[in-house]
Amino acid sequence: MTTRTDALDTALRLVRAQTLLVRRFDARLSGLHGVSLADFTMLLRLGRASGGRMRRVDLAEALGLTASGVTRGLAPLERIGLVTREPDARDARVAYAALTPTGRERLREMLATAEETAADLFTGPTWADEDVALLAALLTRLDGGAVG
Amino acid sequence: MTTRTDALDTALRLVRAQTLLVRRFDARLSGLHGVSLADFTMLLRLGRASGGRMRRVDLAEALGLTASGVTRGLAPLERIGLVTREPDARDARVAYAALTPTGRERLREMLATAEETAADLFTGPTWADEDVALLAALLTRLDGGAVG
DNA sequence: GGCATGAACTTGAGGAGTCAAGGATCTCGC
DNA sequence: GCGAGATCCTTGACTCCTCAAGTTCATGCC
Repeated sequence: MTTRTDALDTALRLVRAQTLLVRRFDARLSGLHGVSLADFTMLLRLGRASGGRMRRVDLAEALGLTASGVTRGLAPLERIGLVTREPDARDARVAYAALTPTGRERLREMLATAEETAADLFTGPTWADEDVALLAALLTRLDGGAVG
Repeated sequence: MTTRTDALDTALRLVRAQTLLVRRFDARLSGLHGVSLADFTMLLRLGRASGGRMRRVDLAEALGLTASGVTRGLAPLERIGLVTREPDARDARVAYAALTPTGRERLREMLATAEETAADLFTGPTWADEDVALLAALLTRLDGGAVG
């Protein structure tokens, strides 16, 4: 017998879990690589995109951010040389964000840290492999079917 | 065959789901009651606490925030008269945050909106009641066993 | 009683992301 | 081929929350 109250509690639990999770990732990533989880996620999306580049609008959609959030988040990554700005030959409005060679390399190192952190999160007697997959599946229903 | 990559993807999905979820709650709550989800969550915790009051430190823990985050978040709620500050008779360091009668009343209205929003979130052909309960259970393992 | 340690809270500075507005540029219908 | 409307992106002003430092109070040890 699930009620509206349970739905609300589930939503609030999700918010709390995210807060804690972000803190853990931030601590590790900033300690070892000087980037935040948000930074890393941006780089990861670019790394997974074909050609290592994406339009800012698509990046925003993939990250669940605003276009303006992407502009602001990308700026420091451009400053430190992990990302560059590339124009589109056919449409002068769009500015691609592209990984630099350095960016790609640094991303590889960050990825190892991030995967380790994620693995730690789901470690323990209560977590089975299927549970992680199940959680992912449930969350996918909420986040509008973002690509992996 | 779950891998480190799946764990990371699950974590990132959680972050994205939260972003989207918070936006929905904020839109409804601020439209109808002029508060954010963060505001509402604070009030809700107070409302559920015995006596309608809590030490700021405990509130921080319950919300997954910093003590300083609680100070900052409570300030506007005090200004608009939903919460008051109460001293502790035995320990002059602690300042309770307590719901005012107005706060309690407004909370009741907000709760209806929030529950409705949460119910909408988990509505659709893909969501069964058990799924919501399952998600809640999985999240609880992540958020350090926060109380309901 | 006096002091070291630590807990509860606040505050200044700053990071991250939002919204609303504005500047280019593209596209489509005519 | 031109004007209307949409799309892509940036910017200013603001909110929310963090960290680090500081204040005030409590407690235990000698």
